[in-house]
Amino acid sequence: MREREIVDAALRVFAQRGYHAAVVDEIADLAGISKPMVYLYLGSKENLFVACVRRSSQALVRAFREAADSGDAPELRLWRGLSAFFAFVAEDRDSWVMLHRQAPEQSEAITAELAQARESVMREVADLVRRGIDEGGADDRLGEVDVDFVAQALVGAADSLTDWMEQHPREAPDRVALRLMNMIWIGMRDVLGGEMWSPPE
Amino acid sequence: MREREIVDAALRVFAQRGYHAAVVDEIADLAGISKPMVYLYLGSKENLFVACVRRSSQALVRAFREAADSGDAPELRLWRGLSAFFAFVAEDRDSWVMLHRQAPEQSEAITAELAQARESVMREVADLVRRGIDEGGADDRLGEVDVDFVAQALVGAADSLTDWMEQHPREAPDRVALRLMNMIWIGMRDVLGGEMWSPPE
DNA sequence: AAGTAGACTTACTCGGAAGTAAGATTAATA
DNA sequence: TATTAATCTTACTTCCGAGTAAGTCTACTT
Repeated sequence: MREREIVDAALRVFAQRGYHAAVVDEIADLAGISKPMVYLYLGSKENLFVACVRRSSQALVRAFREAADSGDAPELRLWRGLSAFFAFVAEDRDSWVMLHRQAPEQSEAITAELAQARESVMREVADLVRRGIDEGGADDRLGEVDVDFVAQALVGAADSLTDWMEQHPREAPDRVALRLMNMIWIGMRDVLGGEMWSPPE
Repeated sequence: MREREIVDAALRVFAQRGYHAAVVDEIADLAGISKPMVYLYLGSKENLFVACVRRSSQALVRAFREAADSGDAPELRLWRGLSAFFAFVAEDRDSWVMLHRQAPEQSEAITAELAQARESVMREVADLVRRGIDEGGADDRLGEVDVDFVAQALVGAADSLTDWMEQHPREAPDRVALRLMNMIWIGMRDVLGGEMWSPPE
């Protein structure tokens, strides 16, 4: 299907050059057609970009969700989800760049699409964190605010670790996820257990 | 000083609109002068942008470093550094947007400047993490690779938590830093102590 | 008063890229 | 072989914004 081919090409060019530096002619060339065809199928550059973001975002969320979707313990599901995330980034770097390394400066539509992509991932993670806490049998010490905090930190850490992964290509995605789990989950569990760090007076 | 005023104005406009959408005329207007003056003082739009990034970056690194610079225990220094970081972001949001929310798609010079800014912060953090580990008296279980990993995750988490902070304006910067310390530091300490999470076989 | 230097502005040029009008090519029918 | 419809391209137009040439204003010197 033509539209798919165009989006494929656009994804590569956008990821490499960024929205502004990307030139529609180049996308058309890469797709093996001429510029007006791009406009015929996708309408505008902005719309083309949104189509790319949407596809990449759905692919990522789907990968995470499928990996994390089982009847097992939340922490195991979270680990699987994170592994899938790192695997996705390693394999389809263009999609990741698309979602991560784009200035949210752009138009309304683009900003909204990117925000929604992040929101989707965040919801998945927050959900698992919440279940993990509930299951831990803790006395509800942590509320929704704390769940959001942990989820936000976790997602941010994962984002950033994609850079680390690039510098350590020998490390398999699920090993990276394991490292992260050890950093976050144990700390969270112990905090739930009442352990705390605080600055000395 | 004229140059300073121009950079002030540019920072606001760049932060609000992003590099491409920012128009030099608007910057000039905001600075209360005309466009050619901007070019007289700063040479080019790109150079102007770099000047903004550099200033913001230096301010941030300085804030972190000064806060973290004491003879105390590494974890305390880290906490202070993180507190300063969150305070900086809360107070000078434009600078933060400048450093964080810009597409690295731009020109060589801009990309380099942004990378260097991040690199500076990362070095500071990694340094404290390393000291913290050494001091923990652990049997060198963790090498340089792990230090980098922790630093990368920590910086990423902090980056991302700036969003969380925006949604919870009542939470003071040092409280946010404390939350983060509890998530990360305790986990790290326990992992050093041999505790580990691993997926069941 | 006349000259001159520095600070500043108006009013352009010029290039680059999004978007499009009009025509060409191909393939399928009759 | 002529017709027509779908697909695609060439060759524009148009606009926007970075960068600049040339001139103006102010203040100070002589």
